[in-house]
Amino acid sequence: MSELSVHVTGSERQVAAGTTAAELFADDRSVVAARVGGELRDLAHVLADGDQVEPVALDSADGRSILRHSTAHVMAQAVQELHPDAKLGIGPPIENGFYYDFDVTTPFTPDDLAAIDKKMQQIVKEGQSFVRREVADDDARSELAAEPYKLELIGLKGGDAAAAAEGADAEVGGGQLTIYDNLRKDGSLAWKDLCRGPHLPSTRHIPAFKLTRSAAAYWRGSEKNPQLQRIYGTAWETRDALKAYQARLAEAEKRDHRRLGAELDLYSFPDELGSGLAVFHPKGGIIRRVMEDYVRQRHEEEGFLFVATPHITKRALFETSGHLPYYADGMFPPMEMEGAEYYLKAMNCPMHNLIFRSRGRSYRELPLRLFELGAVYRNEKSGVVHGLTRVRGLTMDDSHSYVAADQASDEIKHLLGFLLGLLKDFGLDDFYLELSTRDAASDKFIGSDEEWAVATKVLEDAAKDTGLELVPDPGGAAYYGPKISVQARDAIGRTWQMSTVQYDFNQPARFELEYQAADGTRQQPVMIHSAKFGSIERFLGVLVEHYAGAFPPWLAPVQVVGIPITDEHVPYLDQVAARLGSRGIRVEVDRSDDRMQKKIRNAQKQKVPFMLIAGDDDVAKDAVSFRYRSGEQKNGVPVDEAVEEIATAVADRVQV
RNA sequence: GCCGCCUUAGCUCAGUCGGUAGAGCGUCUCACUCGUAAUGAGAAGGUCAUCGGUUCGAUUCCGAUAGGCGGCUCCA
Repeated sequence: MSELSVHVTGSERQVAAGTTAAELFADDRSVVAARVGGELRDLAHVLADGDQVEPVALDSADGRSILRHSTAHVMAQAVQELHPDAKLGIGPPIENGFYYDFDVTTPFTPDDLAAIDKKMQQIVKEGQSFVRREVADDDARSELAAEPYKLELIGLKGGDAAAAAEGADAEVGGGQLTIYDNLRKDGSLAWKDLCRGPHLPSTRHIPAFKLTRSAAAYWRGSEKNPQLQRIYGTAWETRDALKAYQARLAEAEKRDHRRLGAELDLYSFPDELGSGLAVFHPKGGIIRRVMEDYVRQRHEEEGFLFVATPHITKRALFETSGHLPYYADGMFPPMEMEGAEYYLKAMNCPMHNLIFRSRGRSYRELPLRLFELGAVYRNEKSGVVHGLTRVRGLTMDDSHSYVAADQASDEIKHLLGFLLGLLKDFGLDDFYLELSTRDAASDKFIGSDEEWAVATKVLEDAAKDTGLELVPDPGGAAYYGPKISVQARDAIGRTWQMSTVQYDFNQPARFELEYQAADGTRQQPVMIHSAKFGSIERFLGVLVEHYAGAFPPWLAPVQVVGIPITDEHVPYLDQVAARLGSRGIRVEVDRSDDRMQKKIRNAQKQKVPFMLIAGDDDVAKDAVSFRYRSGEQKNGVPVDEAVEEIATAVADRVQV
């Protein structure tokens, strides 16, 4: 038998011809697939001379992805056994799990999911093997004649399958079609699916999975297409990993800013106001005010001029700006008055343009930076409104820098530095940038190819300058120009779009903005839109989740609670509170008739950063006893020192 | 906007196979004065989301509407 040589994770090995990856890694049970020449392959893959081979362990990113994909197949098999009429959509792995879409006459109920889950357990136990088989297109068509959606995918093959449907790539890939057969122990066919693979060797290699929910999803992601029923599930390399994932979900639920907003008495969403309209209670109002004070001060330091504009305007303004043709659907419908139509503003920029245009401008004034905390209203579709992160009434910390074209690059770099520093002050320090560009094929963007190219290049260079990861977002631009958005990761790894910087050459033209240049000519400025928080509401919501409600002292609505051991110590704590108050500290003394243990519990539940406890011992020494949120305590601290410690923590914006 | 699910006291939730309701927390009152996460007793509090239908009778069954939740689509 001839030998061939393969490179296994760098080192060379001689193996017999016909050796499979499975045989190569037979002594390591954690290996479920192989990467051969950079491509993921089944373990059954037969190696060729000179192959570079690496093992893929179940608990690696690739391994989990394969596990989830295989689990999706098991689910689809279970669904078709229980619901023979179900037609298959697509079933790719996703972050933390997988889904599979089905065309069924009636949506799945929770009972259906339980039954499917049970059937899946049987299939896993049965140990069906996944076997890859190459098929010609025509053969695939006849084999899958009963699966109209699969036939459609075959038709897309070679075209732009990946763009045609998220996940469709997993089914058909680029060239050779393959079908995976699920074979029972006796070799009989249990099920099959058009699939690119790779898969686990057998269903027995699925250690832990759980179906999580069902929901409708549009076929190939377009609302013009029929809705299929999607079942989501999760799968993990061990039962413990599954449990850890479920614990993470529970943790995320505890941090939900909608729940914490009620528990901490920060804000609410009264039905009377309408969907997506929040009211801020006194404690939420304090956080808002601190944020607003901060952002105003920072803009002042950065040379912004403060302006104010009304909430409504006649229709003509948004016709001039170009918003109406593109975004009328996203705006509240107009109100009629005195024969004119008035719109609630959905953005501030057109009004700032009017300020720029209110008199002649000189190049000496540039960059001219206008700033406003502007309330805007957007007609978000009913199904997308979500807590504070997607609302219909919001406040933007909106600024517009009017610059000469050759100043744009510096201004954008400056803005990026400014806003990253701002985010860091709020404790967000894990970011990446997204560069949203236009889709040249779409008619949703205005301006020439050349203008877009220039604007995109300026933004891209500035973004690269930050050294942060830059992710492309084709087609995500505003109609008037490309944008950079900052995506921040919160404490539990979720990402949120926060700040944006947009380059706009269109509105200056539409508003006929101009300034007189040094040579006496009239020139058109470029405007740079930027929002640092984005929306105060969303930013606040994200902060609540990031900190799980335990704000750093400078943001905490109540920074200190004084807790007397008995009622007699209240006057003493009142004095301590007065001293803190004179330093600008937000302090309350708990004079309720609860026992002190209960007061500690209450302050703890309200996530107050500092508890100052005082009894006879403390009074005697002109001291207080600290209790921190961690439960840590520090007794007999002289009042002067305590005041200093608290004031310093607030001033330094540290978390405690 | 689309699909599914949900809506009982301020909050979290029981419950009624159709005969108009209950707990814990919170609130209020009284007693207790206590050293690091829940003192005890008592009281108040609900047209069971809204509107309509079926029924002798609807919080319960049916329909519509509103709001919420989970996805999808969208997000200037």
